[in-house]
This record gives sequence, structure tokens and C-alpha cells, in this order.
Amino acid sequence: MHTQLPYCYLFFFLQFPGGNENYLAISGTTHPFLSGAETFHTPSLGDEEFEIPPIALDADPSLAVSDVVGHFEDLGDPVTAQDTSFSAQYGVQALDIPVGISHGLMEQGGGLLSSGLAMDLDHPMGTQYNANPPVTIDVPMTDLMGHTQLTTIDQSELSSQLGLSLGGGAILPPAAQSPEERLSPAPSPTSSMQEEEPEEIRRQVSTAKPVPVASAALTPVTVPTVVLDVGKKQKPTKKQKKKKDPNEPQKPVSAYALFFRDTQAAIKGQNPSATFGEVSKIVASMWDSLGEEQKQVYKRKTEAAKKEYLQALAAYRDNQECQTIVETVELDPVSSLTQPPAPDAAPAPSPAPTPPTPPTLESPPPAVIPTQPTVVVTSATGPQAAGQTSITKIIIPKQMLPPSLAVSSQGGVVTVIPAAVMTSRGIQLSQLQAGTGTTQIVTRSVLAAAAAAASSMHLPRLHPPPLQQMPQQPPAQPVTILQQPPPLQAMQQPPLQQKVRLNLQQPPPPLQIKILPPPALQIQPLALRTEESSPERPGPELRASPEPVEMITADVVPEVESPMHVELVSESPVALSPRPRCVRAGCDNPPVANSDWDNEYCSSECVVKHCRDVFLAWLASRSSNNVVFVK
DNA sequence: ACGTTGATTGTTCGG
DNA sequence: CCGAACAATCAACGT
Repeated sequence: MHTQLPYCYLFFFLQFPGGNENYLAISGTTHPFLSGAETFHTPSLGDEEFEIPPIALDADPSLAVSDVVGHFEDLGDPVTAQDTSFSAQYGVQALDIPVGISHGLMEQGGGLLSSGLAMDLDHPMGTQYNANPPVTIDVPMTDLMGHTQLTTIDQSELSSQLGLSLGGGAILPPAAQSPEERLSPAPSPTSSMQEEEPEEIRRQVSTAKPVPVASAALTPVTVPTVVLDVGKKQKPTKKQKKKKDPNEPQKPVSAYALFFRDTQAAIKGQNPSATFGEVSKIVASMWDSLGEEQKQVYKRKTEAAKKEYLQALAAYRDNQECQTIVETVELDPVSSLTQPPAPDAAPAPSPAPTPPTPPTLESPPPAVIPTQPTVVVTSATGPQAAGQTSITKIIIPKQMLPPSLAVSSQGGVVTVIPAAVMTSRGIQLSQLQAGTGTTQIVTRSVLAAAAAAASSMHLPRLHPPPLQQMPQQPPAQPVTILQQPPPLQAMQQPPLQQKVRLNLQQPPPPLQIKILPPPALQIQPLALRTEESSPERPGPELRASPEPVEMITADVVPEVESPMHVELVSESPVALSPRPRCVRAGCDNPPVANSDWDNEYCSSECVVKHCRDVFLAWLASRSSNNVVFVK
């Protein structure tokens, strides 16, 4: 254990009592590095206590321990540290300072130390710490000093290599340091600059700004010349650091890093003058001597942090991919949803006075065209000035769609159309059939995804503006509709994954989703498309087209009673009502037969309005008021 | 390669 | 132009 070599033992008493006190006690009385019985809290090692006795460096045998200690004490004092008397006193004395850190008996400590760690820093003379050194960590001088053998080093060497309270920097005032020493740190930034990106170099060259004045004043060397003389191209060691999103979750640090974080503070507290290298070495030694149990403490923390990180990362990526877009697009009813205007183009007439709070999205005004499969929830408002229609879109990441919707629509856009577009007896399959074969009909699962996407994007609260667009629809209306019984058949549906064709008796799904072809290929929006469906449109039963149209009714969440759903329920009686009247609330016009809807609407405007109202009501109730529509 | 901390240096930006 | 704020770099070591 203890070698015969003149070692200097660093005795760290690291105790881990079973108590809950989270502190690292570094005890000792003499050495400034670890002097005084002080207690340091170590949040990471919850119930462990580090007690670190002082470090005693073995000086020349001729030197009394007290001398060395006194020297350390001097060094510990920033004022007295500059006392040059040290040079006279120890200047030429060689100090053999092998440092021995022996691994000790972790179990020796018994109760307090049984589960803990003790690390001793001591010198071989046997001191008061030999009484019960639970752990002795042997750190050969080669480790700390970087020498391959025990050597005799002078003060300057100590200063540069050990600095362990013997550092010349502490002894000599900075101004008194030799130019070489003074220069040693200086070239570091310069050399690093040499390794910087070519742009940096070019900028420096072009600006012809040699060197900062301060640096030049301190360093007689003409640094700029050095910089410019760099012949070979700087190795691209420094890869361009892409800007990290501040919102991106931080990667959990390693157990060692945690330990370092905790321990270095204590060490620094005891020896403020300790350099990073010294601290790092000590921490490493402590880590080495750390019992597996204590290491496990940190490792568990790391594991826990990793789990949290993964979760946070997943959420973050969802957010990123979401690129939540809630935008209002003004477009001609005849024009297509797939022709999103430029963000600055065609400013909305904005029927509402002013959006109270424009959607504060993390990303700049998003490009409308999603870069990856996305769901666009559209809510078509009624015709507005100049016969334009306001379309609110919510981009939903494809991942948030129910698995049943995870079709491989390469770059397709899923358009969720408010249910009102659908007729009381089914979905406008004519429109669906007009799709590209990737059309899917989904129900609330999609809306749930939409709502989840919207809420996960921290969208502002739903504001009145959207509702202001439909004054004819008092907000209390959904409440009355809620009294409608839920569709029975929906609850009697077969288990999930069962794709059942809609039938007449079954209320139509609240929403339908259409996966549109890529933007370039997109055709007119489903809700507004005036494309005339074939007059011979078959009945619902016959609409099972060979195209892969899925009617996923099993995804209906029976227990969810959303206004949207109920609205649809209430819609049926109206549609079936013998009294001919437009379904849209507030419209008393008689319904008009049309290929795009059944006889429950009087006009396409009412279809759109109804759509929008229903959808907005649903979204308002579903998204926990986390969704806001710009308009 | 990246994380630990803190000192140092350089750059950028606002007054 | 100056100072504040910020970013980059370095040290030793472990993961």
C-alpha cells in the first residue's frame, strides 16, 4: 500500500454517513488546499459526507512539516503569497513531492464509512490522520507531476506543473512572472484563433487589426505576424458549432461530471488558488477511490437524468417537427388550400378588429408548405369580403397522427375538414374519391392529434377573434347540443383496428382527413372545392372505392364527448327534419340540393360557416384553450 | 467529442 | 470610443 518511496499522501477523508445531510466535509487544519474542518455540501451525493483532511505535501526531509505547512499557509493567502521571501527561504530547495494516494479500506470505517468513502491525503510521516485512515489514495508523483520518475523539481516547475499551493503564480505577482510564463497563456488564444474558421482569419486579415492593445502591451511578440504566417490551412478541428436551440434539452452529463461538479467546489473552497488542472487531478483521484456504491449514486443520477432527457428530447423534437403553424389564409373560395399565399401576401381583411396576440411561435413565420408529412387542420370560415374565405391551418406532425393514419403519403398533407362538410348521411366520398388514393377518413383521433399538436406547441389561448366571426352562433350553443345522446353505434363499434365502413345510421365522423398530394400536386381544397362530383354518386354503401380509402370508425373515442361530436349528432335530426331549412345556425334559408352536400345547406357559404363553427367549437373545447386562431 | 469550472481574451453591440 | 455583455478557449480527466 504505502510504498517506500517518499510519497506525499493526500488524505481525503470522505465519509458517507447514513444521514441525510448533503455536504462534503473537507476537514483539516493546516493546508490551505484543504485546510480547516469545513463542510461542503454536495448535492449530488445526497447522504454522503466527504471529509477531506488537509493535504500535506512532503517536502525535503530537511524541511519540517510545519515549515511546509507554513509555506502552504502563506501560499494560501493571496497577499502573503506574493511574499517573495519564499524565494529566499525555499527558492533553491528541491522539493520531492511524490504524492501517494493509496486505496484504503472502504470497509474499515465501520458504520460511518461502511457505505462511504474515505480518502486520505497525508504524508508518510504518519500524522494525526494515520489514526484511522479509511482510505489512502496513492497517487504516484508520476501522475500528478507528469514525471515518469520521482524527480526533484524547483519552484518554477512546481509552479507550472503542480501549482498546488506552491504555484509560482501565487508566489510571484503576475507582473513579476517571466515573460515566458506570461506568454504561455497568451499564445493560447492566438493559436486557437489560428485554428478558427477561415472566415475568422480572413476577417482578421482584411481588417488588418493586428492584435488587441492589451494583449500587445503584455506580449512583445507580434502576434499578428504569427497569425498571418500560418501557412498550412488550419485543420478543421473546430467544427462549426451549429447554434443550439436554447430550448433544446440539455444532454445529461456523465456521472463523473456530476461528481466533478460537486467536488470541485469543495476543493476550490479549500484552496481557491488551485488551478483547474490540480482540481481535476484531485477529483480524478477521488473518483478513482470512490467506492462503487458512491459511484452508483452518481450513475443513478445520470441514468435518471438521461431518462428525463430522452423524454424532454422527444417532446422537443415533436415540437420542432411540429413547426406549429396556426395561420389564417385568405383565399378565394374557388382557389385551393394548396396554394398558401406568401406570409406577407394578401393580408387578411381581418374581420376581427385586431388579433389580440398574434401567435407567438418559436419559429419565424413558418413556411406553409410542410417539409414533411404533416396534417393540416383547416377550418374554413364563411365567405368574407370579396368572397374570400379564411382558412385556419394547424400543422400537425405526422407522428402525432394515430397509427392508423400513418400512411405513407410521401410529403402529403392531411387536411382535416370540419365535419360539417360531411353530410348527415355520410362523408362526401365524392371528394374523397377525387383524392389521390391516399385519402383517409378519421375521426377524433385525428383531432386529438391536432389538439395535442396545438397544445404541445404552447399556442396562445384561444381568443375571441375566431368567435367574433360567427356572431350568429352564441357560444352557449354547444352546451345545448351536448344534451344530445352520444351515438350508440359508435360505442358498439368493434375493437380498435377494425375498419368499418360507415353506414347511414351511424353519425358521421366529426372530421375527415384527406391526405393531399404534395403541394405542387395538390388540388383544390376539399372543403372548398367546387369540383363537381359525379352526379351518379353512389350511395354510401357503394362508395367503397377501390382506392385505399379508410373509414376508421374504430378510432372514435366513445367516452369523449366533444362538442364537435355532439354537434354532429344534433345535426342529423336537423337534416332529417321534415322542415326544409339550412342546417347552419342562424340561417333560415331553405336547403338547396347540391352535389357537395345533401339537402341540408342552402349554399356553400353555409357549409363552410357551419364547418368552421363546429370545428372551432370543437377545438376550443378540445385544446384546453391552448389553441388560438389568428383570426 | 464532450462534459465538468473559472480565468482570460476577443468580439459585438449599445450608449 | 468605451464599457458591458457575450462567446470562445484552455487546463486534466472521465465517459
